[in-house]
Amino acid sequence: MSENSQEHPAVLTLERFLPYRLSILSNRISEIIANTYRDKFALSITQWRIMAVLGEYPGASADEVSIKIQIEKSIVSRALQKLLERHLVNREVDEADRRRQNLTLTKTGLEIYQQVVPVSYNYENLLQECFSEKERALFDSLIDRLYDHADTIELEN
Amino acid sequence: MSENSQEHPAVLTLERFLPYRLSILSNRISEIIANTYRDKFALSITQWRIMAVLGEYPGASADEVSIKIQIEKSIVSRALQKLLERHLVNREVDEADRRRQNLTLTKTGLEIYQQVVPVSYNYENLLQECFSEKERALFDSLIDRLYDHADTIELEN
DNA sequence: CCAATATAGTTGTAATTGCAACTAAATGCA
DNA sequence: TGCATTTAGTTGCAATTACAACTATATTGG
Repeated sequence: MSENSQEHPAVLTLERFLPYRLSILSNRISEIIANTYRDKFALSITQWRIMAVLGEYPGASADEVSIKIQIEKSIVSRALQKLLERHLVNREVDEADRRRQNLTLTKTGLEIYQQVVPVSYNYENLLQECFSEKERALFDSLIDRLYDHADTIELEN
Repeated sequence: MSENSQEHPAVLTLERFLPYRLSILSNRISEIIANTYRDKFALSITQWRIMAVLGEYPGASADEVSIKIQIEKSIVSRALQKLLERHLVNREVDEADRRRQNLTLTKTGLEIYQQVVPVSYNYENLLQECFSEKERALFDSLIDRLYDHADTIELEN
């Protein structure tokens, strides 16, 4: 019996390594749609995600948006500045808590939002063409499970 | 029958949108292991990926590494500078093609590599604990399929 | 052979990011 | 009350990134 009964070889096959594969996949998928957002609507992914949250949750605060899309609040703050400059988003101080500013899409913002939404769904559908209905649901649930599980992991190698 | 028989509502549910979900998942998974690489080995993800390629393919060029890990060659160039400074990587001009520089891990680089590899595999195993054997294989193949399919998509909404 | 083109790699620079420090308002509690 | 702590949001700054321009070498086609 080998002294060295390690489970894995001493070489890492990057292209079979799950974190790497997910990263590459996600980058590719984001890049395609980011180009469309940029070219057609002059929006960055971050800007679009902010708008998407406001489409779902009108009146959200910058902090709530930041937590929702898991992007640093300073980055959200600066992306927001550009959306405000373009008058796609409106903000007003919450009178009940004057630290807080409630954000909503403006009329123009909402118009753009309503143009982007079908483009996004269309892209998602195109992507999922390579899956059957069952596979879509399965992939979805595996992603959810992995996501929740990753939260519980503490590395102390 | 409704006039408005659109497939999708005019609202995008971000947290159910596949590209977004993959992005969030990948970020979370990368972040956990990036912290370990940083804390224990003072390596960025990019630096580690370069080393991982050199562990698999000793003698690769910067360009080959860049293509392999899908990171801009200028970024690879600068990450490489730091690895060279730390003497984790060695490079020498290819005499057959003097534009090209062959990269290898140094003795120290290889030592670090051999420490990182089991940490990485351990993390991957921990991650996949939430899946059965079958699910792992399935998830893997769905990722592959989606990845290949995404390549063929051209958006012109 | 040589001019045009292509390839490997580096560098300049502007934009973006990440982190911490900061301001202002709100809350908790002695 | 009033002082310490928390929370929302912005800003300063160093590090990182993206893109293009650049150098040096190699290849190609007349």
